[in-house]
Amino acid sequence: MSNRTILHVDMNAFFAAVEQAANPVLKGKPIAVGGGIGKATVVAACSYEAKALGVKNGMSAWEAKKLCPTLQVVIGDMSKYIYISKEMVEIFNDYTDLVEVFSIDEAFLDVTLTHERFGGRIKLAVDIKKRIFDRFKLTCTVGIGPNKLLAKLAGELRKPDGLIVLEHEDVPKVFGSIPVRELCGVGAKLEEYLGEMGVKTCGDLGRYPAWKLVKRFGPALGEHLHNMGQGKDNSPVMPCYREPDAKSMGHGYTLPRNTKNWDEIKSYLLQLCEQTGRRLRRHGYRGKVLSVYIRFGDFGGFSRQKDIVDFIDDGYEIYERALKILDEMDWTGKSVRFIGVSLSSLIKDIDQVSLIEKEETNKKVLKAMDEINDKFGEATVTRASLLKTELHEKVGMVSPRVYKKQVSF
DNA sequence: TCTGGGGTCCTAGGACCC
DNA sequence: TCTGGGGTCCTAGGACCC
Repeated sequence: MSNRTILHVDMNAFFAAVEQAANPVLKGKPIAVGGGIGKATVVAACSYEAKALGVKNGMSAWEAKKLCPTLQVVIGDMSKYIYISKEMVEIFNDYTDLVEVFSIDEAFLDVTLTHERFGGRIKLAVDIKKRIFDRFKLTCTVGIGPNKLLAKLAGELRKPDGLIVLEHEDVPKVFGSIPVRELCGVGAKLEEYLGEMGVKTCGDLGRYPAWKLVKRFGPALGEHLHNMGQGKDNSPVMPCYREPDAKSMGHGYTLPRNTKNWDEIKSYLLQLCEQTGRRLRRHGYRGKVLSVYIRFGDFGGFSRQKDIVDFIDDGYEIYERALKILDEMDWTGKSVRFIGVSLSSLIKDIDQVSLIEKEETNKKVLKAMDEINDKFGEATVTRASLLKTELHEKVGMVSPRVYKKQVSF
């Protein structure tokens, strides 16, 4: 684990930059990329020009607009971003096969064994930046370090369009000026708690007694925080082909308006269950622990989970079980804002019979496609998956996991 | 401040068993 | 009957990530 060379590549204002590259009119202007039409659109990404005016990712569109009246809100196109992201991963793969797709616009590369071949780590990083820029007119920041933690932190120090190395030796110098919030794993709450303990910077964290952290946050988190404060991290770069199987799968939906109407609630629930079932089947999973989430208009809510003994992937079956769970609950008079369903304790189906069937069907389809194309010309018929990448039309904060599934197959 | 959807991991408390 | 301690499993909820 010692002396690794890790790169963290982070696309700058990714969605916004893609839009600006595609449309010259938007260049140099404050823009925000959102999804959906009408109600509560959130800013999924904003350009640096917008950032300079106080716009932040996650803001609601109208809030951002109020802050910055000249802001142009662009409706994002997920399939475009996914396409570019996949192409970038292809570029990364030229330098190492240890590429971890961390999210749609971030990746870790372990180039320990390969960077010499490309003239060293700096040259390699410059090369990647250049290829991405030449191809897409997009800039990225590359952080280089002995582990993922320092590589990612390094990148945070030089945005946009940066290239920076952070070594273990730099930790005492640099950590004093990096707020703990920058650490991956320290969110709003932890920042607050740590602040109360007088820990504001990574440097503070590094000096804080480990046992106190363990006492306050428990063994796992306490230990982890301590290690981060020291700049230590031995987690491996995890390429998708080595990734563990999914642990849970589900869907949730915020209703367009709060409702007490039971029929309406049930119909949303059914849709969510069907969606979940379809996704389970598509990935060959079945699950046996069912969770249902309800959030009320007043932000309260509850979750219930149940071990349902047999493994299921049928949407309607999920629905019936979910209904049963809800029936056992008493929440009279509350109006519902959010409904969620999820299955965990998943097993992967290795159903040989259906695999063979699929293969046979596939062959037939391919044969038919070939015949049609022979007759009427190339690409008269093609796979639907080539026409349109399926993913929710809405542009949101895209789940790295969901996205990763798209990239890896 | 709670705008939104998909996940993961962790913890505390309770039940249960020996 | 609560006397003691340890282990495991389950559940609900919180925090975090992008």
